[in-house]
Amino acid sequence: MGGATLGTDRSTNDLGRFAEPALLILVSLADAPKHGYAIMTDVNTFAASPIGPGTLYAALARLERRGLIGPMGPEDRRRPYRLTAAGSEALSSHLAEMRRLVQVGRARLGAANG
Amino acid sequence: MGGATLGTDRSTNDLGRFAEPALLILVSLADAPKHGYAIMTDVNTFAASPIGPGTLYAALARLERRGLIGPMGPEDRRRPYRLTAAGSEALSSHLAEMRRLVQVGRARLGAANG
DNA sequence: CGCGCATAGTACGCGAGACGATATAGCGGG
DNA sequence: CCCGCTATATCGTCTCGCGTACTATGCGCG
Repeated sequence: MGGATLGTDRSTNDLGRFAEPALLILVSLADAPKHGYAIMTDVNTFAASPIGPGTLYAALARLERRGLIGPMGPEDRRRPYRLTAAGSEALSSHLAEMRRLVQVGRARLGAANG
Repeated sequence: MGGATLGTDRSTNDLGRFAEPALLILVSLADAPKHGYAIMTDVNTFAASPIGPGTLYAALARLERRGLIGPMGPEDRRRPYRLTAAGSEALSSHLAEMRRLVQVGRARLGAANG
């Protein structure tokens, strides 16, 4: 996907495109800092579709590049990440917008069907 | 994006990826049938980021190909679309999952920040 | 001790698709 | 007369989602 020329501009305050995997990662890190593999298994508990390593680590790199998550001191083989202030802000506002959209959608579906 | 080999398999019951523009289109059509341009202006009223023609008509073609929307008799220059039964089902379940995810995310953010 | 398994991350290639730009075309207003 | 709005279509590009395969390590088992 990726909107050609604007990826760099929007990426600072917004999630990438709409970014499903990125969203799941942020939600996973909202709880507490985790390393990649832990995020993967955690996401698989609350998300419908499992997320593979190809998706996960690429998305992690993007999120770090955008400053929404930050690395912590590596322990053993693990490379833990934490939400940055910008990251939790972005997550919060994204969740709020999702909630609004869900409300609009349900209202419209309800109005049409009953 | 597009998950390599499985794009064709999942696309029948699920939205493309999670598909931000596709979702917005389905929400717009949940109200009443509309033609492309009307969808574009309508979406721009309730969505944060405006949706351009390139995104819109490509997404419409995909949604039609997947049987989530269907064409109605063309009026004048307009080509109206309506939600199919599969489309409103897909929208409904997608909204439900979004709602669940929003709840999880807000709970985790809340637990961490206070 | 070697086998398999869980953990942990890396590397890679494919193709979907989001998006801006541009083309086309009719119609009403200044 | 040309501009802007309505309305749709198409092209090119670049991001990125995803599966897959691979490397590496520590652990228990027979």
